[in-house]
Amino acid sequence: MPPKRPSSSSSSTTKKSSKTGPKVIHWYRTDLRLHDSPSLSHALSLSPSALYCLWTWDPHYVYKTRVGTNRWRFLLDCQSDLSASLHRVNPAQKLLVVREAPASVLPKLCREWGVEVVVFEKDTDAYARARDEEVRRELEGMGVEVVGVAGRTLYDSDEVVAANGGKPTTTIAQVEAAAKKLGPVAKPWPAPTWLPDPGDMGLEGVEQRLPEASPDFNEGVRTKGKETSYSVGIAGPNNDFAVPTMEELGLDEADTGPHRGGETIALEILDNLVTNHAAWLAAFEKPKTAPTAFEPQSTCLTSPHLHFGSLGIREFWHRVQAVYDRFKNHSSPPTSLHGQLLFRDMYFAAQAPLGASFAQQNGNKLCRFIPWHLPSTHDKKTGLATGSYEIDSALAEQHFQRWKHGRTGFPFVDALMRQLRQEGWIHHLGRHMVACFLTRGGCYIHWERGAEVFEELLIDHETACNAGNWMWLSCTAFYSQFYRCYSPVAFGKKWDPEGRFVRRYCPELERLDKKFIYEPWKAPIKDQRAAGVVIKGDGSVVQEEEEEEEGGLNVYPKPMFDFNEARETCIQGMKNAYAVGLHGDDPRVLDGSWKELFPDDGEGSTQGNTGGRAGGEDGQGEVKVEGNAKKGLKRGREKGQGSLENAFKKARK
DNA sequence: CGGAGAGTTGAAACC
DNA sequence: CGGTTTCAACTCTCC
Repeated sequence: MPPKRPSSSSSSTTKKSSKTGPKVIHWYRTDLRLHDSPSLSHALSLSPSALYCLWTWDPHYVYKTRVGTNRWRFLLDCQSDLSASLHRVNPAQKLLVVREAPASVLPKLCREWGVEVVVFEKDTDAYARARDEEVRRELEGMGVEVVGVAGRTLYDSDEVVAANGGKPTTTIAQVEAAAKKLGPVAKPWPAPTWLPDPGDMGLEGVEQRLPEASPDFNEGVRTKGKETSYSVGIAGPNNDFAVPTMEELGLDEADTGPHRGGETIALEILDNLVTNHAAWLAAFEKPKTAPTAFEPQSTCLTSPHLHFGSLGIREFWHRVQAVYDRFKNHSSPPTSLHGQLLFRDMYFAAQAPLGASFAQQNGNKLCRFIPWHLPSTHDKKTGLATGSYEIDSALAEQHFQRWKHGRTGFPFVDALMRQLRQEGWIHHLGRHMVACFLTRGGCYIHWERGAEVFEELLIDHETACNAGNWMWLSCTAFYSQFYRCYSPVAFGKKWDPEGRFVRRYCPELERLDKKFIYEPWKAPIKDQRAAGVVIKGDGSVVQEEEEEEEGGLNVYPKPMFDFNEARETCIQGMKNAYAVGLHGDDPRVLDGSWKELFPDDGEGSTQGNTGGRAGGEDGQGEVKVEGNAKKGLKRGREKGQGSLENAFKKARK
């Protein structure tokens, strides 16, 4: 049953247009779908005499954004599916992929084809906003009308901010209050049953401007060969505007496990949820879903579809609402499914007024300053992170590489990080676990390092949600109860006492008794041997090569630190940094003079022992704990070790 | 102003 | 075993 279109917009999705309307480009970006598309509906309401469904293959995305193999696969699947759907509605239609930067190619195409209006879905991402402003300037300068239509979120993020007193939203209560002012979530727009033909698609007068490929942020994932998606020409190798292939991107085929792209699949997932799992959906409470579940997983797996726009957010909301209408005892925000969607809107409306500073600490007024290890380096002029970072501690760098590659020696952390790398997705609470571990609850490493790894590897990566959640988990914004800390042992055990999840993603531990599955270093040697594994080493390449020499035994690394010691050190550091009370936009953060406020130059108490825990209560002497942990994590300007990245890369081959 | 209570989603002890 | 309390303690809002 197709949902009703909102009464506020004029009806045209089912009517043939007059031949007299304008030629229109619907510029696709974060909305790879036909259903629930306010921007496409708007484009059609103009009664276009010709409609071009266009994707600009943007070099910024190809070269300057971290995109892992899995996310590329998902994107190409979404594009192919959309193209097929357009073609089904009108055989003359398809998704036209044009291989050039939008600000340079859109004016040329509008001139060549006589396009008078360009319509697109609004975006809050900093790059997208700058790009759209540039496009708007160029096009309006030549008399082309440019229309941005909100549609990516439940509410227009700018309107949410306005309803929140002009401030970024930082609590779900603020979002709910803003939503109350803005009225109910709009009904989803129906998929069009008719599309006009595109007009002339000749490119005779269009010369392709080849992009600057270097530096290529994704060089490391192009393991198949050279990237050729631009050199094959502006409309692709067959001059037919085809969706690029993995091969053109230099990528190996990806196995994204249960996650497949495309509007068709997204709507199937949604149909299945509301028809076959309605009672479950109505009772859904996020904190009661297991991060250790796989086959089947414990949540909806819809987040990648929301990222690429293959699932409409209003469609999702109202289909869930229809289930709530049938099950009166349904759950409520923040834990309910609707609650999850509201959190998404919260992050977008937190990002919207902050721009680029939202995704980093520097210059970010929402973000608390913590003297983390491995801080980003910044462009002196813009203050923006450059993508590289300072190795202030060789040990912290080793911790980071071990975390990133799932070799920390804590099986639950490693299983999650390996699932992330293999499938491009982990459960929300699993993300909590590994994020807390990397930052305030273990390694004291900058949340931006973790956010970059997620940016590359997550299929559903969304800058607003990713940066927002990393600040949340690192207790630098949105959340501040840093003494609530996830344990890599207890948290996994609570959900999966048998350790099935760990066995699946850390197969070298498969036969270990459940007594030791979360703490394999505690297993006696004879139990290790009986399970075909030996716990040794620091997880680096040397250990993997030794594997051969272990007489058929698998090698799994020792834990990289005593978790309780690391946790205590971190909490002391957080207490101190909170007491100092700087935020990312503080001049002392920007000019480096913050160092004077942290006399011991690192984590741990700098206010004497006034903030310390009462010793003895947990059976561990405070002085000893802090002293030992500090020895390892002492902040200094160690140089020379360089990145362990290459060693880990070799190890995986 | 001050205290109470809430805040997406902790762990461990205790019933 | 499952629910509740305690642990030690953050910020913000509300009265």
